[in-house]
Amino acid sequence: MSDVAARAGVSHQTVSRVLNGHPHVSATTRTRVLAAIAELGYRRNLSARVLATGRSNVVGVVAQNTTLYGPSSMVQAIGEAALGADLSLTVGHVAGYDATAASRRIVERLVQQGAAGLVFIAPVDAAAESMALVPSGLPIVTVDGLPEWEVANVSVDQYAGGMLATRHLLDQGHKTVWHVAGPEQWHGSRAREQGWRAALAEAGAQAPPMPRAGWSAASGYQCGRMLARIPDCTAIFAANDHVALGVMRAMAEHGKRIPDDISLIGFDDVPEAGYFHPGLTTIRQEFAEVGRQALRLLLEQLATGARSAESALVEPVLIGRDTVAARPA
Amino acid sequence: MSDVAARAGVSHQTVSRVLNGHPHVSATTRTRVLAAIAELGYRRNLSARVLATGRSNVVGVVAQNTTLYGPSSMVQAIGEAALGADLSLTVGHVAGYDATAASRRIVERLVQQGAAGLVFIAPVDAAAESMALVPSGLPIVTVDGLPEWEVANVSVDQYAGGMLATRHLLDQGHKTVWHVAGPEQWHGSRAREQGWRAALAEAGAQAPPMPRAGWSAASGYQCGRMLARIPDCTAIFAANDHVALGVMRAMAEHGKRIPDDISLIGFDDVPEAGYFHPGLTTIRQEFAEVGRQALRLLLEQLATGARSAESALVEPVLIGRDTVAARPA
DNA sequence: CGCTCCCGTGCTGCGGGGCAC
DNA sequence: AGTGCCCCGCAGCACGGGAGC
Repeated sequence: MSDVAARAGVSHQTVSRVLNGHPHVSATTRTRVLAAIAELGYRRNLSARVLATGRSNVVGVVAQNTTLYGPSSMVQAIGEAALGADLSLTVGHVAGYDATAASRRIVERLVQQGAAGLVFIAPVDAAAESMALVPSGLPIVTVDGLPEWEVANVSVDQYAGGMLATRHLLDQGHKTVWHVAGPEQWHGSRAREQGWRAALAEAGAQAPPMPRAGWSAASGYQCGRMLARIPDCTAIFAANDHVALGVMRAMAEHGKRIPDDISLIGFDDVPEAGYFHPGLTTIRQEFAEVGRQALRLLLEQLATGARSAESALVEPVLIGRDTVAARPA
Repeated sequence: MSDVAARAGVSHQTVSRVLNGHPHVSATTRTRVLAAIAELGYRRNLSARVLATGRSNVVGVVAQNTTLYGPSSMVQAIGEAALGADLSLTVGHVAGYDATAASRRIVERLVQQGAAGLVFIAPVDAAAESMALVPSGLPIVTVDGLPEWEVANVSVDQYAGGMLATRHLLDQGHKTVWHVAGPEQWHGSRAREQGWRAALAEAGAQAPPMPRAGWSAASGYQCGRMLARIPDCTAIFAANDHVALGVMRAMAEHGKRIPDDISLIGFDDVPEAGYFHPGLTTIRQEFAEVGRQALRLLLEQLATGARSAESALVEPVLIGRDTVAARPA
């Protein structure tokens, strides 16, 4: 910066003023300074800037498993929203929240970097430990977190989604609905399961045994191979779309037709879900909306300077396609 | 830091030495300092540290469209490799390299942050413009970049993949192979197309007209609806697995059976590809290996302090499943 | 003489390197 | 060998001062 100042024949302070768009700088000196900056290819040092101001305009995002469609979509959405608010995003990818050392380092790093606030994509219990590392003054927003954490949180209403799916199947005349659940550690899995149970209870239907899958098609396939052998099973609510795909595959191998013999409903509405064979009826999660809301809650905290525990729920939407039909006679 | 020093009854340099694992510090003072740090919950300020040392140990990654499986897997892999090398990652997500202002800002930000090196996930032409913003001293590695950029680059050998797929289909007796290409701006699409053409030429087969899809199942479906109406078309090489899914859907709707009437091969080997109906034969890209190689090339440059133009190619692998069969009589 | 506008002089934040003790 | 001292890196803030009306 002093180089620029020397070249423009001014003090480094004037350069600083120009860079910050300070009003009281004459047009001539401003152009002179800008010229010098251009000639020297000068760039401000962000570290020094953060050090001097104490403000970073950086939002840290802690996410795990960003190869999954849901998390990656949300990170993307948060990024776009941040851009609009003139904030930068640095994303720390943790391999898994359980890998304590690694995720600890990532959070530490974001905090030390002077992030103005953090967004945790925190769909599993273990995320709470990482959050504990954050100094209490720093705003936090969780996505898919738990209410008992008492921090601002955004999530799709998974419970409502579970009910929506289950009711839709019951409405078609199915006596009950089987549920292939997601991993137990995921809050979303548990909420969907509860929604499923609630809808069954409200209809006076028995809850059948519940197999548990991962989020993968492979695990859905394994569960499907069991369900295909159970004659009573005519309606299935799968943990997500890829699990549903695995189930579809298992059914096909067992000669069970969808939707004629088995009705099936997924969760997420991944872009390719409509092109499964047949097109998958599913519960859509508006990940982009979740990202936007998360940033909104963070901005509010940045404005007030205090943590809040406000939470936002995004409504899931039923997307009807071709995997649900009336119960076979 | 001075607080810690005061509490431990030493100077702030001694604290610094302890934090940096400097050898010449007595065990007693070390424990005293560590105790003071723990009591005060002290954390070093990264900005100040970077400012003082000039080294950041941060690798910047510039990626677009991280909701796609390929890019997100590579970012993940780079992250894991970086963790092993004691480097941190900050990922800048650009919405698209064409959105000049936005991607420009992201690169600027990473540079100003003092990133030690940058990895560009640069599968499209427009990425070159972003790269031009990087000061010439900074090491760069591209993933899926172009050789003419003359920077270190890693990619899966897409050309070989295109040949692999095409030859595999020709080996089954198909007269020729149709190709549903990916977006024109993507280097990978072009290389796969060239591999396809080369394999056809080598077999003396005519190259049929080439429809172009995006990367989505929806666009694959549109192309598939055309191909399904062409009696000569018995073998299709799709731009990627999701495009292949769309093609499968279109074929099913037209009463064309896979693989009996149409043989199909995809690209990527997304985790669910084996659970399509039928299981998709495809060309696997080892994204994790690409990520590791990318970091290796970056580390080499960091060690030598100079940019290199070394490039690495990762071999694609044919994964045989159930969508390829001999040409119908 | 007061004001506004413009610009420069310290000094600060936080941590690290070289040297002296 | 173990510690402390001074100064440095880069940008910003609170001054303070000179020019002009």
